[in-house]
Amino acid sequence: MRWSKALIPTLKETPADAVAPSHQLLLRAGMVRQLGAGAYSYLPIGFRVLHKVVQIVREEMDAAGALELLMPALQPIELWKESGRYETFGDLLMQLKTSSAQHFALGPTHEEVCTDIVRDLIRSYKQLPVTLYQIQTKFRDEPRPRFGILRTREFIMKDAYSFDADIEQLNASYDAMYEAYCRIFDRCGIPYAIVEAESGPIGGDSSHEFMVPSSTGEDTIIQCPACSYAANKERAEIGAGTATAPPIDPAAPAFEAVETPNRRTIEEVCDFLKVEKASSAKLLVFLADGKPVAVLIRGDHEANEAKVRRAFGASSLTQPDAATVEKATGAPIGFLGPVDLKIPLAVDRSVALMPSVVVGGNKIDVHLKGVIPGRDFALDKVLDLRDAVAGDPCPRCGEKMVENQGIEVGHVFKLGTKYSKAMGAHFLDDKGHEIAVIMGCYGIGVNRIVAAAVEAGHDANGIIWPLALAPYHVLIAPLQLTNPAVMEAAETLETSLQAAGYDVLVDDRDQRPGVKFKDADLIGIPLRVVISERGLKDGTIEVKWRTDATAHNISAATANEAILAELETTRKGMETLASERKISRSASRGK
RNA sequence: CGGGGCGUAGCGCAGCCUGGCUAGCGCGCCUGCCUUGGGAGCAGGAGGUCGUGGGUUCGAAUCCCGCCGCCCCGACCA
Repeated sequence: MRWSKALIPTLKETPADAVAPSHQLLLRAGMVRQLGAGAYSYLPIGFRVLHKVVQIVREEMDAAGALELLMPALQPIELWKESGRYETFGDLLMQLKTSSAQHFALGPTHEEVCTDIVRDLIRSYKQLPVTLYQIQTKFRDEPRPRFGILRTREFIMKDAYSFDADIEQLNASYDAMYEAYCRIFDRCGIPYAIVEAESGPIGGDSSHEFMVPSSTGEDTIIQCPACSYAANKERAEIGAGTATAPPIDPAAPAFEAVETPNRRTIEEVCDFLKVEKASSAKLLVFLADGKPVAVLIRGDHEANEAKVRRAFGASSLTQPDAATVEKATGAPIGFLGPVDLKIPLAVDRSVALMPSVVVGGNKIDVHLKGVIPGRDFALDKVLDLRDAVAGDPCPRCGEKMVENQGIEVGHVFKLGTKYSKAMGAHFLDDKGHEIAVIMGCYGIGVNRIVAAAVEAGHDANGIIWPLALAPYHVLIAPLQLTNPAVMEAAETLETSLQAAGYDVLVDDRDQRPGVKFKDADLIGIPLRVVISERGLKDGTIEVKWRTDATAHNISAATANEAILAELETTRKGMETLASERKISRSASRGK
């Protein structure tokens, strides 16, 4: 491709609206343009990157035995009512009505459609297992699109659905997708961490997220620096630690009730009573399967609803309204406490370790000071009930864990029979019994990989694409367009690299060298080859990798072969890395 | 949805507070000269419903009200 014939509208200045590095650089490099909030056009070279991601995803999904199909984005709303997600998806579901008043949703994901296909077409265990996938535009009415192409209302997702006859088959399908995802991100050349994610009622290790570490990431991941434990904040368990509850001092005075007029939040109460937030505790009331229950969490901690739900063995956990809370506890929200509480109570471990604590008095405008856990309220049910934070002990090895931000680029999930039961997707087993098919779902955010690659690969001058995702592998920059020797050398090199299967961009613009160098760095082409009068006079051509600080000269006479050799070395290096990781993964599974 | 900010040429901005001549500047774009290894220089030029609707006024980019859009923080994100 000749730059003069391409559409690469690079920008010298950063558009004011862009804040995230990936957003700024993709705009400046002429890869994307914004149409509206959460809606972006991919300009030619941005689209080339997107397409490279799609290609890698497709190859690895095919290699994993998944079957590609294409389902409609336009879906009858009845399907969503059938699965029950018309309610649970809520406002996030993009809806529209046709002129004849038919009600549709624009698919945010395709469990329903895919299950519908399978309930019609799969009748026998002999047809299982099967994994179907598609690469398609999804729609979500995001309340707040942000960070350029990182969170948009319309985005491209690879979504796959596995259908299995039993748990063993499900586990095999899941493992195959997990492995395929590792291959995909390895081949894309982006850094990633695999973390345990909240898995819903199935529990266990049935959900993993693939995260690209980045300060612009919207997800928080908790990692152990010592062992391999990693989980997102919603999921992360907290180790029991070695600390034990202090013995109760028999001489300790009874707790004291204090007036705290209109102080409702932890912040207000602690300010008023001049105590640290970590010396207070908050009582939160939930409805576990409809019944009121309470948890006591340290003032500076956050309750984790999944942990609370499991603590009470409930399948659903909701937040009650203010009136229900008052009826259950006898006090308005803001003054709740564990002393003389009438509903079931679970206490977070960190509260149980406190020698004394400030809590609500279960009476309006009253808090209690000097309340002693185990004396003034029971410690029958002490559990891990809160979100993990940096410094908490690892559940595996006890080491202090750290917190990092990440961009979720992939998610694998064992669904079980949620959709197959709701929608009647059954098959007959070898004994003639009708059984609900067991499902898994697996998503990859294609646009997000592009954004994450830029977040992970850029410097002050612009984007640094991994070779596998770059819109062009090589940029050839002839500096003197009127010099026939320069142009001939550029064309010869272009032809030979293209013949070897590389994508080549020739900057044939009549621009000063500085302009070409700045643009080359900005759009992030991995290998830059400069051909100039000066160099040719010395018999050399200049080669510079985007990742290197400096260029090196090679002999013009053997430039084609030498450049091809450098490209091959880099490409093979990435392949070797990917296969080494694959080997180490299968080795660690064998353990 | 709550809080904050912004909307003037393709991009970045000034002008607005304190209303008044033809709405400016830099980058980019077009023409010419010149220059050619890290976003050159000179000269000439094109390009604007000042987001939008209303109001106040002799007069509105500027003041007032409504609406729309965009960005950031938060809430939300099976």
